[in-house]
Amino acid sequence: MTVTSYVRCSNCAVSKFCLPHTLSNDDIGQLEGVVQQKRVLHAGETLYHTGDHFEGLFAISSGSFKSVVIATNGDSQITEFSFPGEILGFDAYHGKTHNSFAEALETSSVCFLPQAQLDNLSQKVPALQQQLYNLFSAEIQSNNEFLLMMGKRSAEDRLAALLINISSRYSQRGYSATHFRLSMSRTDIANYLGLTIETVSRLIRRFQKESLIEVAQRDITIIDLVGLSELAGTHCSYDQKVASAE
Amino acid sequence: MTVTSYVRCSNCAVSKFCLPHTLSNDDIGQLEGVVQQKRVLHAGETLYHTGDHFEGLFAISSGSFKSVVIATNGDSQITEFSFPGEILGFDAYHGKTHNSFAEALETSSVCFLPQAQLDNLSQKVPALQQQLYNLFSAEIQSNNEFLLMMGKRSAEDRLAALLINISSRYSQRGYSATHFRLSMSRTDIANYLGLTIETVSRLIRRFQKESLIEVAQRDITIIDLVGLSELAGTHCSYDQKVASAE
DNA sequence: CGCCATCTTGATGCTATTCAAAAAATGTGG
DNA sequence: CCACATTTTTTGAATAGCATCAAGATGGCG
Repeated sequence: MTVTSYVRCSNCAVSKFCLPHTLSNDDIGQLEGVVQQKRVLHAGETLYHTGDHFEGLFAISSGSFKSVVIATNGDSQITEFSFPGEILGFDAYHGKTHNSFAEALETSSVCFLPQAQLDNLSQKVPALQQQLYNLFSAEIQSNNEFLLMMGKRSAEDRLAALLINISSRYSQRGYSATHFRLSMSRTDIANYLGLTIETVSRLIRRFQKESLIEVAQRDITIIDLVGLSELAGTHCSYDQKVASAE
Repeated sequence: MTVTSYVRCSNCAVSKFCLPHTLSNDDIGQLEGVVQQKRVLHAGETLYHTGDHFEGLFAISSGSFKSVVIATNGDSQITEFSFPGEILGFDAYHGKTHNSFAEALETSSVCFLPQAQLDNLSQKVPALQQQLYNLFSAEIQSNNEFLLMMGKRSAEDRLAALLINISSRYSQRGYSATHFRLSMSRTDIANYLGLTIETVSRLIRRFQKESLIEVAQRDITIIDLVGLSELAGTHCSYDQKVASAE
């Protein structure tokens, strides 16, 4: 765990997807006084555990994470994958206990926003308060969309939707929409989609046979973005999460 | 639609499950100045529609609601059932657009909390601000729990979990935990659980055969609360939504 | 190079869906 | 209040989709 004392949102590559997005330069300056540290985690390391008391929010500056809830019987469910600019920790905001844990999928870095100071600042900076509320409701909305998928769509639709989702999030961040490397394992994908690893493997194969994608391990090349989007169905909703956070 | 000008949280039967829960008498007095009207809806009437601009939160004072998201292809998914004391509208908090609609399942009444005034007051009353944050993260947590169920549990487990959930929410409100009338149709139950109506019907029948419950249309009597809870598995989590909102 | 974890592939079975129809409950007008 | 129409719920039979079980292949890594 590496700690860097100074964080400059204004220089950060992902600031336009992150908390500062809607803030004035002045406000960003104030926010920089709150963002305390930059922490580096390697694949498999956790940012917080289930049951941990909430201390503050984490903004992902690089890498990716999975958020996981665990049932009393030991079952686990990945509730979301998170990418640079996105915020982790809302499930326990303000004096609550995390009911999920967040684990790095690859080497990743995060900024820490201690609750007390964030609260303090958001009371003084309405745009920040607003932005926090926006992120909260965006989280609830994206959760609603996901529930729709889990309740109503087939295995095929779900995998297509995930690929389109990841593609659009990468592309928003300036990376290729059609070629990327998955940071999560097949097991993670299966868990997230409520499927088995075998089903995911077979579906990937099928997509490849149907010339929708090209696959080499975790390297994905989307060949037929339109075809895949049609399978996904709800493809437009994916842009909402980030777009709506403005 | 009936409108009553004055709302007194202090007299309200469900205030201890609602926003005022953690507030001092003084703070409740201030909140009463914000709660503008009491609106009555009949079964099938909607509180807000998908796409409506957010105007404020609704606190349910009696009856029950379903919240529904709609896919571009017309599919719909009920994301939650809501009971007296619970708050509707968080999906669009602060200048966003509802991505779901809320529909009364029976004759119900709600209090309206206009955004501007709620904001204003929550800036002055830290306990209210805190309570709002708590409700937000409780919503996210309960969503996480629900995802776990949708992703990992069988049809049988899901129905048992729903019955236990409803039972515990009724019992918290002073009603019987073992005998109640479902306000939602079989179709709603099936939609919520990501199943078909036929499957739900068959499961209800099976539960009856196994002497877990007694059913007469929408009247449910839980005979073996322990057995049903064991099927539900995650039964303890149901208390969290309300309990954690303190 | 060889071990271990991850991923793929095949055969089989079960769960829940789909299609179809009847039964029960609810609503409606005379 | 009853006969009829409509909606909701139940039940049955057949099917499909995904899971489970069981090997086997591949790639990463010491």
